[in-house]
Amino acid sequence: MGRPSKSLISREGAAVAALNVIDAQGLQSLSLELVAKRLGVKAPSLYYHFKDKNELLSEVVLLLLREIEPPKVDENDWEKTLVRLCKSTRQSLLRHPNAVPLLLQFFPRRILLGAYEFWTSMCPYPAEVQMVISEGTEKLTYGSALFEAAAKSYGVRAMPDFDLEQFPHLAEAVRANPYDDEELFEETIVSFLSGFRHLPQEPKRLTAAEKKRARRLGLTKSLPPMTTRSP
Amino acid sequence: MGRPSKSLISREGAAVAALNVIDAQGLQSLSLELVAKRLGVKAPSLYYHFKDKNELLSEVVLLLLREIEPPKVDENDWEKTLVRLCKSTRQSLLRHPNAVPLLLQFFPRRILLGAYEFWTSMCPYPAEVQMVISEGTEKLTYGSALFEAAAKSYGVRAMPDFDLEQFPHLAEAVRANPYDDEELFEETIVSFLSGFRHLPQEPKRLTAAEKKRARRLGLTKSLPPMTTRSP
DNA sequence: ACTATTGCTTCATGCGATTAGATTTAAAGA
DNA sequence: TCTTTAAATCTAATCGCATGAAGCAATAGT
Repeated sequence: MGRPSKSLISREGAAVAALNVIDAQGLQSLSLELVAKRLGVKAPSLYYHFKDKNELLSEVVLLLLREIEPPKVDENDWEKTLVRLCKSTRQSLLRHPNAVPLLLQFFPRRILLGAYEFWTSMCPYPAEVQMVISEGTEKLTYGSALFEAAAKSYGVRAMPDFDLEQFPHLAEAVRANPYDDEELFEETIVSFLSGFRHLPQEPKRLTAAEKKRARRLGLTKSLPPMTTRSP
Repeated sequence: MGRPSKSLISREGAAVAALNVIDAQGLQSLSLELVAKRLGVKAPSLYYHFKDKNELLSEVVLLLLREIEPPKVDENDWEKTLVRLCKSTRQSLLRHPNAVPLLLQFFPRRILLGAYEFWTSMCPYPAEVQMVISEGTEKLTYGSALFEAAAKSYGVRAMPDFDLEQFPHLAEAVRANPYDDEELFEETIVSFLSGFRHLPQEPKRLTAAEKKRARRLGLTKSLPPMTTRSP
């Protein structure tokens, strides 16, 4: 059985199959054989479409990011909109806890440039702190998603049981904590952003192009690299 | 060659060897064979001391955490001391960028209970927000370390080159950013913590036991699990 | 129809985790 | 001291899996 009448494998189809395997069996169990099986194909065939396993995995990461629902944009409340995005991002990622660790290795910053552009264009604070804000929200969001996903995926609890007498202050902090996981995350983001409110603000307006960009979250389909990458 | 006069393998020795391999060759190249070679031993021998490769890796993570230098404790400035810890943690982790991803899978929260206890005992803010503070600083610190380590390890740049005309606001934010990587990180932590300053504060004092705990960062050698773990 | 190309298959290789069983010798007991 | 037991390592063997090489049928372009 040589060439099929209709192509059986596509990059995206393979990525979807891989993600399904990862969701069902976990990252460690992911093998090209399992992916191929889902596609009704033999494993080595995947090498016609991908250089190696990593290339398939980086496609999976793109799937993950594309699944993030763009937040409703409130033009008059930059902060609220950003908080929505962070929550949405975290929630989307947590739908595929087994796949989340891939983000670290294959994080496609280039694809997110449009998103960064959108958020800096909307940010009412001075340019000097915009990278701080960007860095902070990004690390809080992906950090939270990474750790919670790991907890789900590897069955580690976020906070293990412990001896209340041995750690009294910690016990009190846990007892007094009014938030569930998601609320706790939201509070960290809100608290972080509130740390900038004392700075001078300069309200910004969206251009038509920027509004459009907001819809797709600034997720560029694909951008050719600016410079040749070193091998 | 059966039983040697002096045991050739120890858990810690193997972990050190593994970390050396990881530093030198990267996580993907780490094989039990390479670890064994460093110890002057054959690979299967490691199974006498470890259930499997993962058990060795979790020992490596303990090494990583133990390398973190405890910050100088300023009893009168909780915030400054915490910032010191965060910076020290990030710096220590970045000395082994190839190993940092292991943190996600093998994060030993139980070992850190003492540290959490110390910080909550010192925290001047109301108990209701202590978990928010803990969560935020932890995610910022480990999030930053994880991503920067990944950047070093996989050769991805933190912010890729991009077309300045296509992303003008982002370009301006990058241009106006006065901080290098470490300063940027410090700013995120400081900004986050400053978001709590409006809350009522109640200065706390260290007991003798707590001071001692501060010295070793609250890193408990090992704690027996409270409850039997599910297999 | 003729040929080059495409898209998949089969076959083959080698590495690396892990298991089982053998081996040697230190340590403990009589 | 002699025997027995258990510790610590080795050798040999298996198996899954990523990947490479070469083959073969269907299709597109001539």
